[in-house]
Amino acid sequence: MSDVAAFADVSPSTVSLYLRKPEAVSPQTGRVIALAIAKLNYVPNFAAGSLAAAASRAVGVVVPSIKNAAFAETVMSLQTALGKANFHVLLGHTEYDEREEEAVVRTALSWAPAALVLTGLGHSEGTRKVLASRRIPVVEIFDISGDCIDIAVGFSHEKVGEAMADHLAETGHRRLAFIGSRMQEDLRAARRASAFVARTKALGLPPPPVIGHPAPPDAEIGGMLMSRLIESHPEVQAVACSNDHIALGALFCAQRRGLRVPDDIAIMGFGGLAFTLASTPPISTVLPHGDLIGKETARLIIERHGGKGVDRSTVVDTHFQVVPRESTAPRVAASAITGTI
Amino acid sequence: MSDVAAFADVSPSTVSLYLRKPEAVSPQTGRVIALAIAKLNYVPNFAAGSLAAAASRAVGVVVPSIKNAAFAETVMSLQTALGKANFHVLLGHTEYDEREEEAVVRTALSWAPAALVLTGLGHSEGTRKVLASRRIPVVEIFDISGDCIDIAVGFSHEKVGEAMADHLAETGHRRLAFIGSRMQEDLRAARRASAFVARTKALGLPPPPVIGHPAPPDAEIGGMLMSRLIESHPEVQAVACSNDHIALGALFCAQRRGLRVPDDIAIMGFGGLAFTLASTPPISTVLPHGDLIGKETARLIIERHGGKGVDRSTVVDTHFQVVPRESTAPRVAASAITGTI
DNA sequence: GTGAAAGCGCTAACAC
DNA sequence: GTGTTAGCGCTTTCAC
Repeated sequence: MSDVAAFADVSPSTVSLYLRKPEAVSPQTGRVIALAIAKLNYVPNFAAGSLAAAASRAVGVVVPSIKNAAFAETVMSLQTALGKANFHVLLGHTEYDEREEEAVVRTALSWAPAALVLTGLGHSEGTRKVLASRRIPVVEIFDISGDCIDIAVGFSHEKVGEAMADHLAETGHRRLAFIGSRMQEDLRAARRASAFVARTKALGLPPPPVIGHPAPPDAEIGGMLMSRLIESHPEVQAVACSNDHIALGALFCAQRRGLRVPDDIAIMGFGGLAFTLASTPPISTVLPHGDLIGKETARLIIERHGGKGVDRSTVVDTHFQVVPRESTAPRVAASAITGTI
Repeated sequence: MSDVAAFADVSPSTVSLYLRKPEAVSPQTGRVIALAIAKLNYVPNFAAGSLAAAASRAVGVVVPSIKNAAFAETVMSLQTALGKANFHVLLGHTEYDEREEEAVVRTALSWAPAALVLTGLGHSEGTRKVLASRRIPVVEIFDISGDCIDIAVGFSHEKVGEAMADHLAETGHRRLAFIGSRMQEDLRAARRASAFVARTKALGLPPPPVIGHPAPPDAEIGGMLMSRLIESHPEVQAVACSNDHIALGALFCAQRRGLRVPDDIAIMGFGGLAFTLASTPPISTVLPHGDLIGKETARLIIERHGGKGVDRSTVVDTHFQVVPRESTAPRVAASAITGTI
């Protein structure tokens, strides 16, 4: 940087100022400095900057798994938006383990990050304590039902579960069920399931069976869960799935068994993945707006960084959208055909 | 750190030494320091460390898109392995744009990273130049056919294309085709397609049509491409797809049109995604071993960092695996039925 | 095996 | 609008 300053015949602090607030330097000085930077192929040293400023432009982003398409989408849109404001993403994953999360958070804090993005509202005591002792912005994403540390951006998984039950009931299904995987660790999926069960009962429908599996969600597990469901509860008319991969596997399983979807059994997913639109039949799903979560998170971090008044306990509800498709097409009521219920 | 030193009644440099090489400090001193660290809840400052050492433990990882499951898997396994050696992942994505990659690389270099991981062997002149002026390890992943900057870990996309043609030919298909998306940007997909065409011709089969689309690959695009293929080339017996999502869409499209897979048309994907095993019928695919790429990359970075002799121009072939499934089940030769060709 | 001292490249007051 | 100054918290020689 002093090389640049010497070349441009200004002081190092002017170069530093130009780099951080170009508008605070006179246009012509700015031009000379820009030229010197290009000429010397200057690459700044963020470590030195972070040390001097006691804060970096790194943002720690901690998700359970980036193999999960929803998180991948959010991380990507978050990164795009943060990148435009010259923030950088330091990535960590936890596999739904709070102890792992704590370790990742401690590591991230060592970089004196400008902000920390965590997934969900559940964290270990150690994580909370170490976060409380700093005053860096913390954004908790993908959940808003509960107490947040600082800022929360996401939606209510309870409402998703309820909306799924409502949708299946509205389309004329009475015997509902929920299948899902890894619900011991993925507590948000578990809460969607619980809310689904509660709402189904509240609607006066028979209590829906819930079948789970400990493995990470994929179409194979979905097929297995569907098989078990059909065998143990042949009366079921509609299945809500913990996510779209499970739903896809359920659809294939139904096909393999010669069951028509939705006539014999309706299927609904969660996640809004692209294949739900392309499948035969297209699968009804719930869009969580992962990209919006990323964008809003970036916006709040940038605003907070700019000193703008983003209050603590700010909660942004990004909502979700039920997307009805053919896999849950309205059922002709049995009474309409046979005259009985 | 000086607080820790004071508490442990040693000098700061001893604490520093303990943190970097615990074995270089006497066991009892080490124990006292460890106690002080725990007592004071000491969090190191990586910025200061990076500045003083003129190198950080951050590893810049640059992929086209983490929404792509193959890259997500690689980033995740890379991160897991690097994390165990106390390296941290600084993530960037390029959307297959070399100019974007150059910007991301420059940013990453500002962190004085311990290593840089780039995707593929194609980079802009600017990227090459700025990398050449440093001597940090550079690992190029997901491709090994071409000249690498430093270290390459991946597989040959040409061989994948050839293996796909071979597999379809061996299973008795004569009229082949290739469908794929975003092949203008995703040059590795384009090379799989080219090699597929070349090998098909070399096998004495009719030149296969190639149909592409500029959008990112997903099942919907796959269905569209399949539709266009069936309409323009009704004689086609087997389709190779640029990836599994395209193949899934193609399968659904075939179902919708009442075509039996594989009897009327065989389908083969690339990527080894979980749903290929669960679909009806299961889809033949090619496993790229993304997790292995991540692991090997981490291993090489750690070895190079430890001063072990990982030579420049080291190339690790992680290979790939053709997984034959029902969607390309052997075709009963027409001659066996009708006695003619 | 441990400590003293110098300085990494930058930022942020403050003075001009 | 620009320059001067004093560190930021660590690592790294080099003595001891």
